[in-house]
Parts: sequence; structure tokens; C-alpha cells
Amino acid sequence: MFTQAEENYLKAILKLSGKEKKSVSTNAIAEELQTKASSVSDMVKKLSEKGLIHYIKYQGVSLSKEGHNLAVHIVRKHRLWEVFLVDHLNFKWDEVHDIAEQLEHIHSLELVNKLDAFLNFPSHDPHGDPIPNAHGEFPKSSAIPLSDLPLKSEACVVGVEMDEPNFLKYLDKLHISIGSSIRILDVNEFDNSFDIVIDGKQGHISVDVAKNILISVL
Amino acid sequence: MFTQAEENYLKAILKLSGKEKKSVSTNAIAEELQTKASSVSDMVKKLSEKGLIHYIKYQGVSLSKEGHNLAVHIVRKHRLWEVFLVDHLNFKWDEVHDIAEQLEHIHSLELVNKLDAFLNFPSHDPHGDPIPNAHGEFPKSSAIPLSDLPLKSEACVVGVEMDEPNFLKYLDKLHISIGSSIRILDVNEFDNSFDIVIDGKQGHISVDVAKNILISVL
DNA sequence: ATTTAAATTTAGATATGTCTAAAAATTATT
DNA sequence: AATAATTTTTAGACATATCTAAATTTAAAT
Repeated sequence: MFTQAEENYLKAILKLSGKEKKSVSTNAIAEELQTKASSVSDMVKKLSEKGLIHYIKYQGVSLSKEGHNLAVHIVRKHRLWEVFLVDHLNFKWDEVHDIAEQLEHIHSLELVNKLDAFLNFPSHDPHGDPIPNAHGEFPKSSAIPLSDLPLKSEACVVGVEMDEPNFLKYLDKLHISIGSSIRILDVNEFDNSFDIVIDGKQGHISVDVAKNILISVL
Repeated sequence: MFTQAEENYLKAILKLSGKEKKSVSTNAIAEELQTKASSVSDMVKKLSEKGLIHYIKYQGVSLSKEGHNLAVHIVRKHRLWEVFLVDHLNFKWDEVHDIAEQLEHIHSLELVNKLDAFLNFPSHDPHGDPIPNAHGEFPKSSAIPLSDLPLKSEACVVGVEMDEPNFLKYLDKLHISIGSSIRILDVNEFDNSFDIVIDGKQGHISVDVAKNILISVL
């Protein structure tokens, strides 16, 4: 069994190493977990001794097979709980992150799988993030950032890249939610901002917002 | 915010002090939490400094108002989660204790209250234990141990005093569950065992079992 | 290729929660 | 009431996870 701290490190390393599974620096982990590089240095040594990560001093870390599986399992739990909180307990999508951060550390394989079944094996969480199945496989997706959508093309909002409550609440205010139809009318050279149409209504957003909205071209 | 260890101590003290709110000894807490008296001694000092318990050296401890409220809240969470696990995730009543022990430490008042609403404000958990409401009030009950039921009186099983999986599975085997109708045919002087009728079928149980079954006289 | 700057690791400290062994206080026994 | 037995507390140690400050290694810049 692993501690919450260990699990949080694994999750952070998974997130930072990305699809390319690139090696992750001590500083990057420290930044992600809002802690000090020295603390990270201590912890990666422990995780390495436990065989959860590969670690060469001064060279950064990467997840081992076992560490990767564990990290994916924690992500699975986090996202399943988010579905439960939004779909069954009527939380809003900007309210669930902190609670799911706690729930993801509950240890019971049976619980996760029964929860998954109860929720009808959802493929995505309330923010559109893919939920790995019991075998750790992610549903594949063709999502791209809204900022990469060609002008005039019709697309559908399928997720967000960020789950900060302030960002999510801002999207609510703009009436942008998962499932919204979206189109880019124009890109303004001056500040790279976008004139858009959401569900038929016109709007305006910054690049930073556009980069964090994931869409699927129709 | 309190640590899981602190919360577990408060819960143990609540359980041991009983309705009469009697003072609890260091040794009793150590026994309940399967730890050493010296560890308890250390911890009660901390809980006392935080104002959660009243503590006079060598005299045992009792919960303060705040400590009592917190302990009741943890019991509330534990029992609500048990209802969720049994009623919605199809766990059996002997499987939920350890998972609820983890879930009870999730911190979010909103979560507890939304869960309560989702479950339709249940008054009792799957073992028949009363669930305090959002104000910390327990539903009152007239439950007594089966061992105190007068001969021949018709009664209804409303709960159990113990949630060890082995005990619960034994009750399953005897076809004794919450809601079963029950009657004592005879008490055997030799070993104080009971001849009983459960839902019309005859059976035989030891005193220890009878003491741990709670019934309500019809 | 040195020097400078940045990133990383180590050394030593702190807080939590636990333990063993020994000391102190309380309770029970004769 | 004095002694024995039990309970409880203290002292000192250990493991986890964190921190600051200093030392070391790597990367960047002149």
C-alpha cells in the first residue's frame, strides 16, 4: 500500500511526462505539487527504491511500469468520483476537484469497479478528461485545443485543459460547456483573441481561454 | 482541520464513553484503537490542547462540546457512506466497514449533506445503527438486545451491536437480517443459549450472538 | 575553457504519530 | 497502612514528509 504523498507524486509525474513519456525534472515536480525541490529530491529517492520510478541523479525521473499503472489507477479513481459528484450529487463542475483529490486515495479495487459500474462505465469526466478503464486503457480521442481550430469550421466542445474553478466558472458565464457547438469567426492579430460563435450566439475570448478549451471538429 | 489519527481517537472516545458520557481510560482507548497506552497518552495531550477533550492526568478523558460534535459528524459520515455502499454499489453488509473507515475522513460538509439528500436522509445504516442528522441529532430508538426479549414475545430485528464481518456472515447463514421477525422459544439454563424462531423457522443461537442482535418489541 | 547561473542534492532541523522501556501515580490486597 | 499490582505517563528513539541553507553538479554564457 502507498501513502497519499507517494500517490500524489506519481500522479504529478504522470501528468508532467505527457504522452511522449518524457523524463521529468525535480523542479517541475516541485512546481506541480507546490513544494520544494529538496522535498522532491527526498521523495523520488524513496519512490525509486520502491521500484515505482526510474531515477538517475541530476537526470530527472520517469515512471516504471508499476508506477505508471498505479498513477493511471489514481487518475481513474479521481475522474470516476468526479462523475459521481456531478451526475449524482449535483455538484457543479468547478466544485469537484478538491473533493476528488481526497476520494482518489481511498483504497479498494472493488469500490472503484463497483462505482464504475454504478456510473455506467463513463468514458469521460465532467471536464471532458478521458477515464481509463479497469485495464488502464484510455479511450482515444481526436480532441484539439480550440486555438488550433481552422476559421469557420464547426466543432463541438469536448473538454477543458484546466480545472481551476475560476476558469470553469468563467466558461459558465460565457455559456460554454461540454457539448456546445462552437466556431471561430475571426482571430484578432493584435492580441490573438478570438471572435467566436457558441451555440449560435456571438462571443469573444482570449488566446489563453481558447488554448484551454478542447474541441472535436465535426 | 483535523488529522485522520485525531478523528479516529475522537470516534473511539465517543464510542467508549457511551450514552452516559462516562470518562474513558487511556487503556480502553488503546485497546479500541489497537495501539499502545503510551501513544494514547501522547495523543490525548494534543487533543486536550486543541480543546477537543477534557483531560486530567491519570483521570481519563471525556469529549468537549466541540470534540463531541466532531465525533458525531464522523459517525454520520461513516454510516451514510455505508448506506451508499450497500444500497447503491451492491456491497454486502459485512464488506463495507473498512471502506467506510476511509471515506469517513473525507472533508467536505457539502459532500456529506448532498450524499445524505441523495440517499433520502436515511435514519439507519445497513447494520441498523442510527445516523445522526445534519444537526448531530440521533433518531431515537427503543431497540434492546435480543437477549433481553421476554420469552414468546414477537419482535423485529432492527440492528446489530457488532460489525465484525465474521459475525455478520454468521447471521446471513442463520437467515437473520434486519427486518426479520424473531421470537424466543426457550432459554437453555446450561449454556444460556436460545431456541428461537426467525421468520417462522426454528433455530438455535448462543448468548453471545443474542446479545449482539438488536430488536424492537412489536 | 573558464566563469556564471541554474538546477539538484545533501545535511540538518521540525512536526506528526508511533513505539519500547523506565518512572510515577493510582488502585487493590493483605 | 504498607506493599503489591495495575494503570498511566514520561523519556528517548524511529519513520514519514516536509523545510531551510549549504554544497554539488549540470547547463549556459562569455
